[in-house]
Amino acid sequence: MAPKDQAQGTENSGQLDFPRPLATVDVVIFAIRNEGLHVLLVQRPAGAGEPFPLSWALPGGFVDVAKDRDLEACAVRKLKEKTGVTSPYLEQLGSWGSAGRDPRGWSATHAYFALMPEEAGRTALAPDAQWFPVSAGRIKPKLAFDHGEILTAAVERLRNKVEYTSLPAYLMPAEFTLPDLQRVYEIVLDRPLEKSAFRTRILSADMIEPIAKMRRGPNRPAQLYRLKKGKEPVYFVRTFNPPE
Amino acid sequence: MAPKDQAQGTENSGQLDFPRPLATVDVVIFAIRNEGLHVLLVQRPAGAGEPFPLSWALPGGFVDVAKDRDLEACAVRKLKEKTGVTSPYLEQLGSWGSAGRDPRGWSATHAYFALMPEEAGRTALAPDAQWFPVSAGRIKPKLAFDHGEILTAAVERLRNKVEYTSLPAYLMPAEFTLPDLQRVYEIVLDRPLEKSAFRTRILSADMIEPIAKMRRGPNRPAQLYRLKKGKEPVYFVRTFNPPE
DNA sequence: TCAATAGTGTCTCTTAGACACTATCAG
DNA sequence: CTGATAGTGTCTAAGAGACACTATTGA
Repeated sequence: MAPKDQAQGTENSGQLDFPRPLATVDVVIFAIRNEGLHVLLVQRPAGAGEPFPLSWALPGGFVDVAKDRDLEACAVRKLKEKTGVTSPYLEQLGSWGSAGRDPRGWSATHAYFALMPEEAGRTALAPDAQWFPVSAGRIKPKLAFDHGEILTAAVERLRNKVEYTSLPAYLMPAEFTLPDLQRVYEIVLDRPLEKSAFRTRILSADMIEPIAKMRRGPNRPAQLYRLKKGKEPVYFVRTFNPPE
Repeated sequence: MAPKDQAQGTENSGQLDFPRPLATVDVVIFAIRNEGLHVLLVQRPAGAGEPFPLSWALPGGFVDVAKDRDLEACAVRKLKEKTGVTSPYLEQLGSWGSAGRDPRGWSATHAYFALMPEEAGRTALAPDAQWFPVSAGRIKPKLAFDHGEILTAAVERLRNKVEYTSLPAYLMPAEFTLPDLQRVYEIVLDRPLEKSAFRTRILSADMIEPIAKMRRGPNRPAQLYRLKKGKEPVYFVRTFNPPE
């Protein structure tokens, strides 16, 4: 039986006994690990009837209408289950739904993407979870379902937004220097940025504040900063000018 | 019964007999009509068991797992049913899902937003559909479900993107002048733009081309343009500088 | 002629890019 | 001292804002 259109019904379209798609939530979790962008994946179980057994996939799962108040709560729950942390940054990425993406039937997933510092992803990682480096917007193993496509979209979104926002701040540890932050921008954008322009932009954005400590090393010490409390991301009115 | 997590299952998580949320698609359809931003709404039916009877709502309805190949196809179908046209521009806006947004149960909607020229929205409008002016990002009647919130998000997204993209081109008729286009930018942004900078930006974006015709009136004729074939939206590297 | 709108040119200001320069540490 | 990295200053180029100026029509 096909669903009635919500607004057509002269008949009783309050009837709800038609097939419903499966509803899932998946989270693309990013962190910087040894100078590279990484994403957290989980290995699919091997049980009978399981689609894509032992393939790597984005952390996620079915919406639980009893446990989850709303979609974001569901995403937070998945994140917490896999990493033990609630990410400092979580944004909706989009939804993917079609007849064929899951062999178990018509399904739609609500995808989120999360940013966290490396330190956060180390403590309580689930046993089936593992960090994978992202190179050229892709991952080495072929992912389950359409998760490769979702990951590509997430990387693209992240790259785009890094051009004109302060998102990389959420990938930083609690205390960091300006050169640290610039390195993270450069890792995500995969191109060098000009130091002077970078510093001017970041410092005039009023997003970080210096703390009374320096990072000392074999050379000139660097001022340490932390994120300001009001932690909404900052939007710049220009992008970093693209090369060529 | 609660759904098993996709990736936890040592037991058989291939079991699918747990409650599923309702899945719908809603479309926010924008057009410019007499110098103002308008959105297309449909009136909800009055039948027994219908939520929000006779309230105005975004056009949309349940995903039909038999008819709809994927979410976008479902959105295109809704759009066609209500306007008779397939919009020149359709973009996913996001998804809203929670236990309480629909009195019939846990539901999630996949929201899209569409842009079309005024002319398109005149021919085959559904009898229950009507254009409403958007003022200050809101609509006069209180909308059904959480559609007011979705509409607000759509207007905000549109305003943001108009600052740095060529999206308003999709609100224009087939032939238009540069002052026409500027007026549409100004309507959406709700502030005047500077003529000279506007023309420079649009003309250097290589998105429109002059045709061999002028718009004649009681004053100096204006060059008519049309959208170039390759109709992807253009992204500028700067926003129009915000006031103050 | 004038009113009205289309379209151009000229100046200033902001900010990115390039790049040289100074500053401060360990050894 | 040297090497290394942090941080600043100076010049140029691009594009926006402001605004004056010219251009082309109908009446």
